[in-house]
Amino acid sequence: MDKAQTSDSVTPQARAHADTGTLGKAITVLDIVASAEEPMRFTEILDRCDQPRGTLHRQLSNLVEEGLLTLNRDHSYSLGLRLLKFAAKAWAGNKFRTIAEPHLRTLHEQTGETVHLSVLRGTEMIYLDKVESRQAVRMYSQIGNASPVFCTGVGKAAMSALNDEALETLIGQIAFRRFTEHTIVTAQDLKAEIADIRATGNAYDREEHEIGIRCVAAPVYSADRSFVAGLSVTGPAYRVSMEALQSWAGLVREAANAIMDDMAPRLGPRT
Amino acid sequence: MDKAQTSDSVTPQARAHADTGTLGKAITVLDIVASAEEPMRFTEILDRCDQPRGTLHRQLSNLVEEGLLTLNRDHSYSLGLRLLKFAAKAWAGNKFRTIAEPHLRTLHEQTGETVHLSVLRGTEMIYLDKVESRQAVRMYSQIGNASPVFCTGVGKAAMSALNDEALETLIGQIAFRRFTEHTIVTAQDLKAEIADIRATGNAYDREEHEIGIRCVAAPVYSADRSFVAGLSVTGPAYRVSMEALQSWAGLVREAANAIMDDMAPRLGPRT
DNA sequence: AAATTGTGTTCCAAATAGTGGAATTATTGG
DNA sequence: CCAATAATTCCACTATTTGGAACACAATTT
Repeated sequence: MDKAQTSDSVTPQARAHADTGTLGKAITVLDIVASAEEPMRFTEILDRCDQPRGTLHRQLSNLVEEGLLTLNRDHSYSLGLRLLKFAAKAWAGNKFRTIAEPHLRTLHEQTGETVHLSVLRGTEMIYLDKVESRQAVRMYSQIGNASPVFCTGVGKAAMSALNDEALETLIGQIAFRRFTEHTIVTAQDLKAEIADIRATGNAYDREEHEIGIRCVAAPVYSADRSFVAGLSVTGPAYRVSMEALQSWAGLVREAANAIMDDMAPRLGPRT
Repeated sequence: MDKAQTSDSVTPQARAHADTGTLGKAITVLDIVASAEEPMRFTEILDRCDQPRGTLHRQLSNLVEEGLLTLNRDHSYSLGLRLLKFAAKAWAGNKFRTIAEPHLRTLHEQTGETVHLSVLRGTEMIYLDKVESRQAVRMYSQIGNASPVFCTGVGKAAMSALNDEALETLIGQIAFRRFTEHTIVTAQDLKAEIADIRATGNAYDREEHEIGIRCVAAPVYSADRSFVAGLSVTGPAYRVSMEALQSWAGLVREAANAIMDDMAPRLGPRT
């Protein structure tokens, strides 16, 4: 069941991590709890991390004490509310998001469809912001959510901004998985696709992640590619044809470029 | 803008914390960075935590490595995006919020005004959820934000659910601060107010936190008070009179009770 | 251009905090 | 109620963190 959300594309080789010592171990534990859909009990966690009982118990206690985890009355552990507070600050204080926001609005006004901003982290794209006319339901439930790089418009756009070496490494880490009949599931196809995106400056999601959902995207990145993100316009297939998306491609690129220009003093000039 | 959020009531006294060892120190550093509005530079952080240069440097490096902090190109540190991912999971997986959600909707339909759900953490109330008709702007910018216990409806409602000892302790930790001319700024007045709330089951915010904003609230809590929250209906003073709020008081209490009943199997029966 | 100051980064012996096996105490369920 | 399982505590051992001081690097100033 935990598989479904894949999120992690779970550390292929358990924590290739550089040495982050005690903190790293604690965060690994946090991650284990985060990766489950339901609250986990002590032994479940114990099974998934190779640490002795005593050690794990102390780590959990510390995490609970710090508010990063919550110990429920049935002895199960869930993520703690302190994380919400940290995240709210991280989001509100994020300069990239702040700078990008007005451009998202403009793009939304121009197209009338939902605009997304996501940033690359590992093999995932993290939703940073979203503008849509009708927020039918719980929009904020999206912020912070992760989706795979290889089958989203923002993800493919982001990859197109990487240099060959970084791209190669990233693709090597991807755990491909078929979401729909259109999902790209081989490294080879993905590379071909990215070559196209580099040539045109736009990535498309042709119902690759979810049937009925399409998007056009463009990359947003810093000069040294230490920061790579994607901007997209998304819509339901019944309302948004591929032609419509193509007609917006230029607008998306322009918005992405405008964001990069605004960011220049902070991230260094584009290209 | 994000004005009102003010969050802080910044750590009144540096860490009374029980011993959480290395993790605790790392989180303290995170907290320092989180408490600043702008990204902080190394020496700024150094000034605010009593740790030697070398130690702090390693801690920061570890936090960056783990994605909990971001090191900007100008050597300033901001909160990392990994926090967003954790928080999204924490929010989505939060059983209390999930259970409460339908009741918030009901309450919103009954009153037509904004409904808030916040949970007590230390001397702050953390926004967990919100339902409003017109989400004029950036509603999710609120989720996770913290506001003071002593001058919000949800905060006072939550306090009314604490036993005398816990209440006394909490009040002792509050750093009172005047937000408006109506803000309660003494422990004595606050205690009197809470006695009223206990008697009636409802707390009111009479423009105590922000001029022009009023609310009615009721407490939501577990039997052992290990979990204490507040539910409120909030509206602008020009549209919502105190009489209107009073007429909703019963509805708010009912909704709060309904949430507690739904939670019973998980948190233990109410009272 | 050389010197100065203010930052950020690295090193390593000493001290401290984390480790992990085994014993103890709760919880669950038959 | 007792057996079985899960959670928690304990403590001698050791790996990790510590923190002072030395090293780099920029941006100023002389």
